[in-house]
Amino acid sequence: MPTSIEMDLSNFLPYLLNQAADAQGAAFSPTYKDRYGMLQTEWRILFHLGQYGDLTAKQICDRAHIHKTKASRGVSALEDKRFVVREEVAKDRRHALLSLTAAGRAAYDDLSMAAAQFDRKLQERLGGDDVQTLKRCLRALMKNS
Amino acid sequence: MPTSIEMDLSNFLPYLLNQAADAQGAAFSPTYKDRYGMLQTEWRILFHLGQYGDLTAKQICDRAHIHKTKASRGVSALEDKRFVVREEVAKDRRHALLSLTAAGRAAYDDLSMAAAQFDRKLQERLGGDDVQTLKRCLRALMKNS
DNA sequence: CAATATTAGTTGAAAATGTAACTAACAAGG
DNA sequence: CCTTGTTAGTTACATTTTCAACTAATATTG
Repeated sequence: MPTSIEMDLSNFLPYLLNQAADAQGAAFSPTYKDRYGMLQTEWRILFHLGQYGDLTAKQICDRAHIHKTKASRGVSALEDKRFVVREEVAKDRRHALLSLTAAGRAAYDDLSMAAAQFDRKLQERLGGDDVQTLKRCLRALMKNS
Repeated sequence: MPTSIEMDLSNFLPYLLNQAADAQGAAFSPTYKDRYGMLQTEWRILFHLGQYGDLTAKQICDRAHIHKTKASRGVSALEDKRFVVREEVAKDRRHALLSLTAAGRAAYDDLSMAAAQFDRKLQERLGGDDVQTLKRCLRALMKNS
C-alpha cells in the first residue's frame, strides 16, 4: 500500500524540469554533437562568444553558470577544433580574451540557425501564450530563490 | 560586431530549461544528499518505489527514463544502504521485484515530505495560474516531439 | 526440442564531471 | 618593495556517467 498523500512525483517541479530539460536537450544535442563533435559546454561557450562578442572565460562562467574547470576544458576543446583563439590582455595577463575564428563563426552561424528553428518548432507545439508564460517562469526559476 | 539576429540565447528553450532544472535541482539535492548520502538516481528510484509500490528495475527505467546501467548501480547503492531489497520473481527469474525496507520507507516519507514543502514554496513564488501552465508545458516537453 | 532471438540486468573500460589543490598575476597595506 | 590576499585559470584525482560487451533466463521458430 503506497502512501502517496504527501507528494506526487509527476507534480514535483524539479523532476518535471529535469525530465523536460533532458528530453529537449537530447533532442537538440545531435545538432552540435554530430556536426561538430561538440559537448554541451563547448556549444554553450561558442554560443556566448558568437552572441556577445569577445569575452574572457570568467565572463562566460558568470553569464552561463558554468564552473571554471568545465569552462577551461571547453575552451581548450574549442581551441583544438580551431574555433576559438585566445589573446592575452596586456594590462592584466591573467585574463585572456576569447574570440571566434572564421571557422568558429561559421559553426556558430550554422548552429544558431538550427537552434532558432528548433525553438520555433517548440513554440508552435506549445502555442505562443503558453510559451511566454513558460519562459517567464523558467527565467524566474533560473535565479535560485 | 556580434550577429544576434538569428537567435537569442536567453530565449532558447533548451537552454532555459536546463538552467532552471540545474538551479532547482541544486536547490533540492542537499535534501537527499546530506541526509542520506544519495545520488539523484537513487532518490528517484526510492521515490518511484515509495509512490508506486514494488516494481522491477525495468519498470522504473521505463517510467523515469533512467538508463538501465544507471538504475542497476542505483539499486545496488540502495541495497547497500538497506533501503531496498530485491526478491526474485518465480515465474520469470530474470526480473526481480524491488521493495522498500522499513528504513527505506522512512527515508521516503521524510524526503517526500521535504519535496512537497519545496514544491509548495515554488508554487507560492510563481503563483498558482502560472504553475498550472508551467507544469502542463513541462509535461508536454517531457514526451519528446 | 534444438537453434536463434529477445529481454533483464550486470560489468569493465572510457569519457565526462566535480572537488580541491595549485600556479601565476595582480592588488593592497605596511 | 615585501608580505598577505585575491583573482583567473589550470591540473590532478576521485566520483559519476556512458558505451559496449557480456551473462543468464525466457521466448520463438523451424
